[in-house]
Amino acid sequence: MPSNPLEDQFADIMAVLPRISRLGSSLNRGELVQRALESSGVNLDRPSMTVLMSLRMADGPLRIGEIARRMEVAGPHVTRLVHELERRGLAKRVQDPDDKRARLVELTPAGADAAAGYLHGILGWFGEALAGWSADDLSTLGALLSRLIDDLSAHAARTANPADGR
Amino acid sequence: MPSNPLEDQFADIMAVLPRISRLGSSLNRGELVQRALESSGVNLDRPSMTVLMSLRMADGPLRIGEIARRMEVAGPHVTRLVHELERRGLAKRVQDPDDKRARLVELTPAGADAAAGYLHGILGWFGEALAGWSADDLSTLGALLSRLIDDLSAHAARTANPADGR
DNA sequence: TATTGTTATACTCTATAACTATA
DNA sequence: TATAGTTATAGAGTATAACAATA
Repeated sequence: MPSNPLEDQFADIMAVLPRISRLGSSLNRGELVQRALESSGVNLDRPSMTVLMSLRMADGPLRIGEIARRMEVAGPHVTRLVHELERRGLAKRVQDPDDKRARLVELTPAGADAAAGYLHGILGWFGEALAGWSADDLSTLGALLSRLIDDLSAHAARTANPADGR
Repeated sequence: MPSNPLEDQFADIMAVLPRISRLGSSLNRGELVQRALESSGVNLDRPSMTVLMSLRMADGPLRIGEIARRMEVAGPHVTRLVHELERRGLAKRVQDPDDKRARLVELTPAGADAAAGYLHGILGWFGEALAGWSADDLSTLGALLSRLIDDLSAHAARTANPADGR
């Protein structure tokens, strides 16, 4: 009795989808991140730490707009986060020599320390959780996830509403 | 020059982690869900649709607390969502015959239609996006994700702060 | 005329505390 | 004494609109 042909046809997708959604939620607002924040030694909220990590992962200073693009949030949000980070001595803004409208944001030594502590907390926890994984399985998962993200992004671009500027 | 031994050691994890986090965010607040919500035919916000989907995926009516557990949110949040769904004729609450404190929530026909429309939108979009995937690759990804989630949950339980009731 | 960033404001989603009714 | 749900309140996180400065 195939009462739900759509679900039958996409059973594999139906199985994967809620898992990713739930895993993403857990990673974004779970207790793990809370503890990693504490192990950073500074009392930062999550989005502020995400700014620090964006800078940590980048090759050099980033513009406000570039941070917003990498975090996938709106610009004004980053403006306020960076101001607060600057007030606390974790980041600093300098003029972009090539464009006087823009500012470049970079980590201070204290900011780099906080990012390192956070990263240490996250990676240590994951290293323990995934101690039983082979390098092969990890890289297979990484490759499939990358492909998934690429395909979803590409399809999102194809089906984007042209009325949006995005 | 191994300036970041921690990152070197967990390079695989470092590669997977931000991807999942970003993918989760995209799935939870992205444009895709917005369009799927529109294709449901009702004008619902995301968490309300998540309640409908929880009921759709369940075998039968669910208690408020069970919906909250599946959504991984606090109880009062679900109370309000369900009240609004009931007001709009998409769900209804009935007394649990076994426990007069509890209420069972179930979909109305209109609610089932809305959930079906939403699911159709989501699955159709994903089916197109992942048209190039073999069944093998999809099931491998599903299996690795399941294992990942299980291992993360287990380690979270081991490292949970005993002061929390959770 | 378009783009970078800022300021001010408003919205979405979720949590916590205090309470009621039943177990 | 503990549990299911409710009501009221508060918080985190993000978006949108309007603007200034520079390109």
